[in-house]
Amino acid sequence: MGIQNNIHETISSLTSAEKRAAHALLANYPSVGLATVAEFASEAATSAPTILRFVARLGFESYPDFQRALRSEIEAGLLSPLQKRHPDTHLNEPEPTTISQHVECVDQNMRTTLNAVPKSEFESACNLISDTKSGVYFLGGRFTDAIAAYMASHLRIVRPGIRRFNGQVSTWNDQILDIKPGDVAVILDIRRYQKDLLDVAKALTNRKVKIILITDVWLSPVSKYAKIVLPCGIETEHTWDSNAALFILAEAIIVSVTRANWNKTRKRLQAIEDLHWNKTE
Amino acid sequence: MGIQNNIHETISSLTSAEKRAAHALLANYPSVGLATVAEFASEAATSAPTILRFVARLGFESYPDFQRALRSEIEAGLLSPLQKRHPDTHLNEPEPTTISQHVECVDQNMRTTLNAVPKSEFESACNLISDTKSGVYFLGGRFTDAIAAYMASHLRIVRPGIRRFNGQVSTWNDQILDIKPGDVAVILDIRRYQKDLLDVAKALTNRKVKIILITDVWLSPVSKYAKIVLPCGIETEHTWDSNAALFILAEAIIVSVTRANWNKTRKRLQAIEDLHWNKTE
DNA sequence: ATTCTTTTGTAACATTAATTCCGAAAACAA
DNA sequence: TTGTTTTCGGAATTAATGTTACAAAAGAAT
Repeated sequence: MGIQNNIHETISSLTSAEKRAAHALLANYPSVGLATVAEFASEAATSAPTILRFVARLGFESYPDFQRALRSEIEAGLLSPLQKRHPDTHLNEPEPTTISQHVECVDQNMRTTLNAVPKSEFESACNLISDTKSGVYFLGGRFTDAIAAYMASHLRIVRPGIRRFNGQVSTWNDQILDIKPGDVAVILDIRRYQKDLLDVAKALTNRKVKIILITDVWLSPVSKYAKIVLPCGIETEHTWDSNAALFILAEAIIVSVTRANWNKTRKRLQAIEDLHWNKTE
Repeated sequence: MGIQNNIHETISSLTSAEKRAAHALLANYPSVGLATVAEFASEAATSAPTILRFVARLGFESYPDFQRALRSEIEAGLLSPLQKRHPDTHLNEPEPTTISQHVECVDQNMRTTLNAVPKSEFESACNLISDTKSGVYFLGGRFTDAIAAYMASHLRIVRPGIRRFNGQVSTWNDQILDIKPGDVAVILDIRRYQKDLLDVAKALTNRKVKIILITDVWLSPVSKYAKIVLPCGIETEHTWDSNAALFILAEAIIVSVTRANWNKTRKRLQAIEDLHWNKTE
């Protein structure tokens, strides 16, 4: 498959003007193909109809159809297969193991996340969580709830007013009643989005609660109600999505909020440490 | 420059519908931007005019103008800076942020972990957890307990006999009584090692329970009782240690165990999915 | 609650682009 | 050269897209 291959196979049966079109496209693939027919034509030093005939020969119904195909190639990352594999792992790859494969996968997702989360959004989120005047509530989905717990367990030390939605889904609505307008809710929801989370988000919005949503790049429907959306890469090659990027983002938030509340935190840290942790010896 | 940067700088001043547009574009950059306004709008769950306003905010004269800019980025090969490898992104480093710093830090720890965990140990651990003849119990420390919960929530779907130590520390000893000799316990413990975990480990060993320990590279004292030890990198430059590597290792275990039990899993997956997740609409 | 401001989508509009038609030019054969 | 076939591009047609104006809805402020 792949449009480029398609061109290579077809090119011999093309007329000379059409060949020019083919070469123009291959020359700087795929950008000219994403322009208008007229621009493509002028790039190939030919006329619009020739471009259309060319595209038809490749087997596309129409020019927009052809462009759609190009775009989906870009999405699929088929583009630049040279950059696809790391340039620096030349030879002596130490044979991929489950762990190393997963590490590479997480690496990808981390960087996707880095791209998808605007700095300003991240900072706004941290500011909201840092503000000790409002309470902060944590809630996650089936799998992401563990990450909510992780965040809460740290931030509890950093500042007061940290709460979690816990227990049965059916009790969530009761718990909402404790939340005051102006408070902050951090919701985690990745695909196979959970309807109950959406319902809670709606209810929270009605109570004027500011929602920070941590989700995947396709955005949970909760984003509709969220004041801040932090999208993460989660894709893998197998059954389970990876929540590692969410976890890492969560840690980054913890770091940032800790910095913001540092003066208050250090005392608490000391106190809680002495109190709670029992030394090994 | 670069349009993505442009978006990151502008996004904070956008209205919520416009933000959705921004996120939709960042989500799979740049392909949606190359589609028609209408398609872009539907992807961002908004209307065409919002897209146009969004594009205008980015400083483009018109939508075609905006698309031209995207195309010239593709030509310039600026595309996929996300897939770029870190060591060689010398030029145009986009200034380190809290997130990017943390990502680099986690990257380090991941690779440390990769070196520290012997392939054979990892596989043995997975084999133990895969064996449905014995129950598997999960227990973590103050912060790592969330990871224990994360593992359990997945593995519960993969196989029966998954349990967690839950609730108060004081009740743990009671819970040990339920565990049969030959069962498996996965314990997570990183520095500021917890004495109570050590106590549990000792008790478990007395009951002939096989312990899999996930810890840091300095090894929790629980390692004395553990059959298998999986050490992870956790170091950071600030207050908190990072548990990301543990999380990733946990995910790798989940993947591996899922593969081993795949035939049994797929049915359970389907069943539970239908039952538990309530569809969005 | 009421007003004002801001945001957002609907619908009409204007513009641009894709497509088709057809004749001219080129290529080839006799 | 002449007739025939194929290729190609100009120009009109049609379809689609981008754009704008305006009104409804949402939200903030009083």
